[in-house]
Amino acid sequence: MDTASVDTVAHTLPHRLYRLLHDIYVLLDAADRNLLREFDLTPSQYTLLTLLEPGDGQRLIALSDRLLVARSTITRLIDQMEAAGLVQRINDPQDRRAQRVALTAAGQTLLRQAYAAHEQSLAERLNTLDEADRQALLVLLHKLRSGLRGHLGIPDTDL
Amino acid sequence: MDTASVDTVAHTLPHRLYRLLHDIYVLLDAADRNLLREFDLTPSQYTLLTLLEPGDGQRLIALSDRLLVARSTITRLIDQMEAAGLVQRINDPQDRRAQRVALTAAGQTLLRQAYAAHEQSLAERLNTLDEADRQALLVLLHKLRSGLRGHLGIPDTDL
DNA sequence: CCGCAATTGTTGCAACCGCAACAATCTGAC
DNA sequence: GTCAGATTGTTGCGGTTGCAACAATTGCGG
Repeated sequence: MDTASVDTVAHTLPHRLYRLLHDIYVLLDAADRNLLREFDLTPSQYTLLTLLEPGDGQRLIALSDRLLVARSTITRLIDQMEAAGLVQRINDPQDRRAQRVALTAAGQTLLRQAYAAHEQSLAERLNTLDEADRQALLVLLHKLRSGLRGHLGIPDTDL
Repeated sequence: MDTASVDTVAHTLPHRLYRLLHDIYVLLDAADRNLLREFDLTPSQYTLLTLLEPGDGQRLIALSDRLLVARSTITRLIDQMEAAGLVQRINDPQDRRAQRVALTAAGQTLLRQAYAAHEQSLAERLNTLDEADRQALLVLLHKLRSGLRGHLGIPDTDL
């Protein structure tokens, strides 16, 4: 059954890995978008939320560095979520240019709910992999991310 | 060194896999965007190109199904690339609603060049993984993609 | 045949995002 | 202390994409 069709273009191993990673991202994202709609969150907003905490907050620039998106994108995402009451901006006492973003109580609540739903959905979607597979995949992906970050000169935080 | 900081939120294995896949996609995409700019291609256009061939072409809807993007997105991508002379639309003789998209000679040439450059860059970026790692990753990702497609009721083509 | 639902592709619209320009503030060299 | 350059965040702009509405065509049930 593996010999069903012969590609006219024989793809190399790196390209096949690339395409798989691409496809998987798209598949995950499509399902997430659906799931998160129930919580009035886009995947971007959700990803951002999972990086925030109630305490004294994080700088916008730290978030844009972490997610590799433009600073303006973070500004607008925070604008939306602040308007929705999920996060709050706090002026940084040490640096009057900077602002710190923290979860509000409502933000914590919503994140907890969305996270739980996402977690359950994710566990289901990953159920084609058994525990050993998941562990092995975790190790390999971790190695890959570190390498990719190295190539771009990005510090390899574990978060 | 692994005990550097303790997360206030302990993430589960599925979520850590999810975040890794997300990060890796973003890292790959950022570098690709840079690389492909040299060929006047966006990552979307490049991905679409790699699915096309010179022959009698593919239906637009097959492409949108394959990439999980809206039909309108394919329409516009093809518009651009047709204007650039990389692809051509061919009326389907069997179905007057449908159109088929095929690579032009110029499209083939550009794709070959971009593919070679992408391939080399990719091989470099993946060099933190040795051959055994890459093979193992290929198998795991393949399994994962099949599973994800199954969950969404999408036929699991190997392309 | 007829007609109605489904399919294929396009267009308008709104949301999203990266890039460049900008204002406010900080840092460091002198 | 002061000034030039770097840093932080915001805004305007253009390009991209998903969604809904639409026209043209097909195909199926009667």
